[in-house]
Amino acid sequence: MPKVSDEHRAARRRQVLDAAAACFAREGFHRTSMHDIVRAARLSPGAVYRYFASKDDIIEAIAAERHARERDLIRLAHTGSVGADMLRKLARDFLGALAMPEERTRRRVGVQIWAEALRDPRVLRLVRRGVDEPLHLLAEAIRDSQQRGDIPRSFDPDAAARVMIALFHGFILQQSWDPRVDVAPYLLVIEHVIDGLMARPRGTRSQPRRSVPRKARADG
Amino acid sequence: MPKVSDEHRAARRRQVLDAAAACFAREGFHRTSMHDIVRAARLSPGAVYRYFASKDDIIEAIAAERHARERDLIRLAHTGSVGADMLRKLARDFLGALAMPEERTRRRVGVQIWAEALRDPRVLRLVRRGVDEPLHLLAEAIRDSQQRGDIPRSFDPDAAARVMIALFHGFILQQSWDPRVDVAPYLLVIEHVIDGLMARPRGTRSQPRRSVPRKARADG
Amino acid sequence: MPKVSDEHRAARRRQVLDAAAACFAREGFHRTSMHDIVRAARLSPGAVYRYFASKDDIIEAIAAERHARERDLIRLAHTGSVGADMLRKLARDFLGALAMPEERTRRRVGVQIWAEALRDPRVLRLVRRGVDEPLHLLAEAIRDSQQRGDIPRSFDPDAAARVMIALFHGFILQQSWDPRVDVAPYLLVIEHVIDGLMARPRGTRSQPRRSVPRKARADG
Amino acid sequence: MPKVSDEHRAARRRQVLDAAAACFAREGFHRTSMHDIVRAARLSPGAVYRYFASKDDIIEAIAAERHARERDLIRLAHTGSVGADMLRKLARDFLGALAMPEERTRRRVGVQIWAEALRDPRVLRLVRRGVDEPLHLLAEAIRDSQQRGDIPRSFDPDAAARVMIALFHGFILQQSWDPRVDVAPYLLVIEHVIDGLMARPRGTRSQPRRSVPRKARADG
DNA sequence: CATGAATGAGTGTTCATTCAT
DNA sequence: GATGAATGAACACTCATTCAT
Repeated sequence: MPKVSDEHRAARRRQVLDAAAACFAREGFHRTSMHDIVRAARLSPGAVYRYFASKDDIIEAIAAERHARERDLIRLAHTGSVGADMLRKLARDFLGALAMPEERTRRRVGVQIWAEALRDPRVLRLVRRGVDEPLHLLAEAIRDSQQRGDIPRSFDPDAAARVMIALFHGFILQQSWDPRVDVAPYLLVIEHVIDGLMARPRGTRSQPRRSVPRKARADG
Repeated sequence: MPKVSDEHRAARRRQVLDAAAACFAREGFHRTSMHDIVRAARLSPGAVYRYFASKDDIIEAIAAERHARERDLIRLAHTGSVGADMLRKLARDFLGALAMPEERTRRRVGVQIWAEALRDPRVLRLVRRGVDEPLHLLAEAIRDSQQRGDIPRSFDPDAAARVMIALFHGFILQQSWDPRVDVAPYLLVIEHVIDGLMARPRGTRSQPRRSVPRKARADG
Repeated sequence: MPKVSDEHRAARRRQVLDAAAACFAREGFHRTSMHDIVRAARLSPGAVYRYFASKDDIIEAIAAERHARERDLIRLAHTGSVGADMLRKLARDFLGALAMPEERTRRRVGVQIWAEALRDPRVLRLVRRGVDEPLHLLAEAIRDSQQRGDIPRSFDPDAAARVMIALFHGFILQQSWDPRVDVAPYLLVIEHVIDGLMARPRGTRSQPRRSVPRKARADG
Repeated sequence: MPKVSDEHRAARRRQVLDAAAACFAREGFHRTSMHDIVRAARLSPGAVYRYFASKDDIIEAIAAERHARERDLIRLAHTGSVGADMLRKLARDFLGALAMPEERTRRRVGVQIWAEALRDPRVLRLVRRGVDEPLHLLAEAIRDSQQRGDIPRSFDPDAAARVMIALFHGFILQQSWDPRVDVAPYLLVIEHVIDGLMARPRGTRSQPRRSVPRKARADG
């Protein structure tokens, strides 16, 4: 019978987390009361506290989920290609996924998490990991290309990786403030940036640039 | 007498805003109580309410001040140069200023403002203006270069401007989570990005790249 | 089948009462939650409510048990002797039993019951009976002695009986606050008190005083 | 202006403590809600928290006040006489004061404090001091008498002092459960007890016994 | 019989704001 | 102008009790 119980538990947690995320996206963590969450989840206060020890726990769980999701997205995106290709694929898949209209709530919650990281050390740790893991991945890719001589060694691979991450975060910010902001042209510029960074100084590209895939282009 | 009164008023507002910013940087807007601000400003609650109608007013005033400051920084930075040069100068001056160690509080408050914009329309308006004004400025510069034939027309000037802004915001985020993150190498990569974007496809650059100026390199 | 069921019922009630007493001794009635009791009894909430209608019922049952136990102790102690001897035996047996180290929990719960009596009429009734029954017993013994001329008639037998009971209760209080307080010397003084009260004014005693028995002296 | 403020502060604390004591006497500490106290004190919740940091603080303040009061009573009572006289005077004054009908609330709160001492270490410390200080005082008086040869050395002065304290506490308990219990006869028996303990073994008294004073005899 | 998830009124406490002084 | 005591609704959280399974 543990299976039923576990499933139940997972379902209830989901119910609470979804309700909480909807509230948090609208009002932020600290203007959302537990009562708001309880109402949105169609539960009683006591029921919520059966699954989460505190409001901070809910916040942290949401931050952890976001972190896990991003890691999965990145892992999925970066397999099967290397060098500039990988960077391009990552940008396309990652931003493409996050820019889907139905991700609006998640983007907004993400921005709240970024702010919350400045005061909750547990959230900060998650956010930092969410930066550091892709950072290493990207830096490694860039370092590889540098060692292969494909790209100039005149810049720090870590800094270049930070630039890539800033491009993701900065876009999420802008889109959170105005959902009409479009990914497609933004991704196109990112491809130029990647080309500019990763191409041989001379400009001899090893492969042709590709445009943004249909799907990412279509969404709002 | 109005002059004295105005000076007094301005001084008191400053006192409150500085105290509030210090608190907000530490705990965020909604975990900071008016009492915290009152204590930090060494005033009485009544005194604070003589100069600000509400807590939200203080938040908004801080957001407005940040917006004004950024606009001034940008205006200062972009005068006297054009095209890629202007972009480089802007990046250097703007990020250089924001990355100064003594700006730590402002950076942290800035991130809080970005989150607050998602729930307070007045803050959102300020944040949007803080994006839109530089956006137009940058887009115009890029459009000019495109028309002059210096750079390819294959990407949207607005999107390219968004990329520049994302590079600023994204860096502020990263540095707010870890103040040890260094601007200098980051700026170097940004110059590469600008070069990559703004250079003729062939790679014929109109001017030599310059490295980051001493000052910006020095700070943490 | 009723027998098995009754045994079962009794065993379950015992399980709950023991768990509850342990909790109550630590945290008092109102800082102990039903969940605490349920956990300590290794039962489910529903199971507990099958045997007790409410938390107050558990408290009352514990008070009733204590009352019954004391009555038994007193009955046991007072048989077989009369007058001052009976008083001495009662003091020795009763305090000796309550001062055993393993009675610590019961003493602490007893003090809680005394406080609870002030707000729960059902507990008050039990506590009053716990005073009145020994009171009558003691008063009768004293009255007898007075009528036999063994002791002076200058004091109220009821009041003297109250004094005896106060000596018991007061000691339990002191020992509940500091379990290191020793019964043996205390009992010795009580014997002096009894001697002083019950002796003929002249001091001609009908029987020799005895000291405290080994057992009572030994315990902590 | 500190004087006005201090007076105000003291008055408000008094207001809260009196209201709280009335509630606590009726319902005990943990069945009294802050709302009850707030209502009884005719204040708002916020106002109460200006003067007490927590409910536990109020409980502790009440316990501390009781302790201070008892100490004063004892100090007042024991001056000006020695030996058995002092003991008699103490019993008369102390119990006489506590048994006044208007002390009903205080007695009931006192019993609650005794129970609370078992779970709140700060209250326990106060209660222990409330026992230990008179204990030493009484023990010293008894030791003196023993050394002067007035009374037998066959019992422990500390234990005898505990007996005296138990006589006080035990009476307070009984009167808290039934306010009709009368002090006068009880005090008379206590005088006998003191005589019995403190008199020379032979019965040669140094002074005539006196009965209870009019005042103490009068109250219910 | 037993379980334990669920309830929802109630808890102690906070805090933006007001206003008599 | 300035003070800080006062307000009271709202907050996060608890817990005695119930009841579908």
